Amino acid sequence: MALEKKQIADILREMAVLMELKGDNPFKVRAYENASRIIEGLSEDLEVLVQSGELVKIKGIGSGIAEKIQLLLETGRLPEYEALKKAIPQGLIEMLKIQGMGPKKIKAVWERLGITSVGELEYACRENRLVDLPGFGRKTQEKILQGIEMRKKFKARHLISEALVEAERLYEAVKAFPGVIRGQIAGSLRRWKETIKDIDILVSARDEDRLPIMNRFTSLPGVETVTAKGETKSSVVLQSGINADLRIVSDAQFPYALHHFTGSKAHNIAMREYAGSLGLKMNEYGLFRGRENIHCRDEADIFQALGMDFIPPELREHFGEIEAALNHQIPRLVEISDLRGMIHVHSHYSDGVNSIEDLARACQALGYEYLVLCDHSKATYYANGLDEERVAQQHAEIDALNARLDGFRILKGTECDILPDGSLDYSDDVLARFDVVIVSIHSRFNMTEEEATRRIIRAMENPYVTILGHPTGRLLLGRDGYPVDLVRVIDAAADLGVAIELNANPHRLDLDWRYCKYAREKGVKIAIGPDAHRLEGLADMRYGVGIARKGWLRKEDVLNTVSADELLAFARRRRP
DNA sequence: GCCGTTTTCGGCCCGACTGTTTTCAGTCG
Repeated sequence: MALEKKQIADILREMAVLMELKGDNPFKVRAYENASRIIEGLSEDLEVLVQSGELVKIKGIGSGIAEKIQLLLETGRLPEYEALKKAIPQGLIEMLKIQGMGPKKIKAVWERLGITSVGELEYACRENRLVDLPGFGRKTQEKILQGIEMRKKFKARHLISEALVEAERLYEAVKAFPGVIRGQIAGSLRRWKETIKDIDILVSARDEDRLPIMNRFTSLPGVETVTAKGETKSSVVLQSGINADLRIVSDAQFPYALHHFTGSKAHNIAMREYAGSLGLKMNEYGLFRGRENIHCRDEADIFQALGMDFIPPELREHFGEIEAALNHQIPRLVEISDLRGMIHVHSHYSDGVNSIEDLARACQALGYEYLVLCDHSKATYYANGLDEERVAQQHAEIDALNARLDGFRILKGTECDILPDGSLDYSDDVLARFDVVIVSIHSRFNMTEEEATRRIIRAMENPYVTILGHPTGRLLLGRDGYPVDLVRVIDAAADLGVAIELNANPHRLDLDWRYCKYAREKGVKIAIGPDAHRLEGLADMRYGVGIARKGWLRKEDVLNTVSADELLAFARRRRP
């Protein structure tokens, strides 16, 4: 069984970590990190790239790593990787996650004290054995102990939905502090990463206002502990367990700092490299030609000074955005106001809590023109899935509601189960009664990749299918999805004219943004849907739009930017 | 390990902060 792209990317990343711990050349480490990121974001089939010799032509992948990838693809094994794993104890990797423990310090405790796990490290700190190591001291030991405590107490990452709510609450408070000139939420939240490590807030202020602002920030309600406090940067841990940083710069520095603290790190490195090629130097304080700072009022000015289009924060992952910006090929990304229909909502007919009418009126109030109601099919008995009789009841209710509703339409949809063999939970004559058919997997997750892929493709071949729902079934920070060859699934969707859902529920965000660009290139329409089970769930559309933007999607790539009639025509196109 | 219209060798982003040091290494973002 050939290794998946994701597995190869994981191996390369793990090798980078192991080499770092071993003390290898840091630039070699970076080369592996880069390669891992590139492979992960690759839309083309790896085996095809290897066979055609195209792999080494990708910037960042040279002959060395290409050979290793080929070996992994052909044999599933890599001697260098196995040797590294043998040489470096697994516990050392865990230690990297402790604040203050980097590769050098880990190497020191390992080689000089024989420590190979976090547990041993904690014990050694309590026994006061770290203080005598060169480069260590009493404070370092204390800080490590604190870091271990923090890791026990808090999760390492958070869903974007949890972090964004906290960040917006904090930012609203900070913005109102006296002396704050302008500000923004930066970091991975501004880039709409699907999971977040900490909250970054940046504001500008005059020098004399900095300290009072920091004092107010560190004493805000919801702050559990203050972990650092200075004039330019303070860090706190919130009661929710999320870390939050506030940084203050002068107003003239704000644009450069905003770009810097928005990241990603890989994007920043690439930007600076490009600036360097123009003879310029870039940092969080300015864009310099020699000693002269090129004046920029906002981020857009910075990109312009480098001869680039503005790069929306969502795209700043070093996935081709710099080249696109230089060639003026940055797409106009989809916006939530482009959406006209709400697709994939559950009512109290299955496992939702609200009536169809309440859902419809809520959608209308949010500015949508139509709702595609998609309750579960009969196989999901635990979710009170609808049998044929209740489908008929529901359709009668929808007809009655549509007669009453003014300027709004409810379309008859279903989230029909894909059964283990790839057949569907309703017969074709029942499916024909629906306007829109989403098909999803909710059972038998432990399949091989080949089985899962075939199961999904077989389901999509049914001519009544409109949309493939949450294509991997993953729950972020919860469980991995079933293993699916998404490239094959997207290719099949393109051939068959089936759309793919971008499930906007913040626990799912599935299709992953890394595959959206490929789907777009293949001409596959993406349906952004909240998978809502209550009224509040309708607001999750913002996460779906954020991830769609991160996946380079434009208005014309998103299925529910069309009218209800156009959506009906889209669904009918495939039907006999 | 990767890269290259100056280069196939010698570079590889940049700065703040911390703590351990008497000038700097390590970590972090």
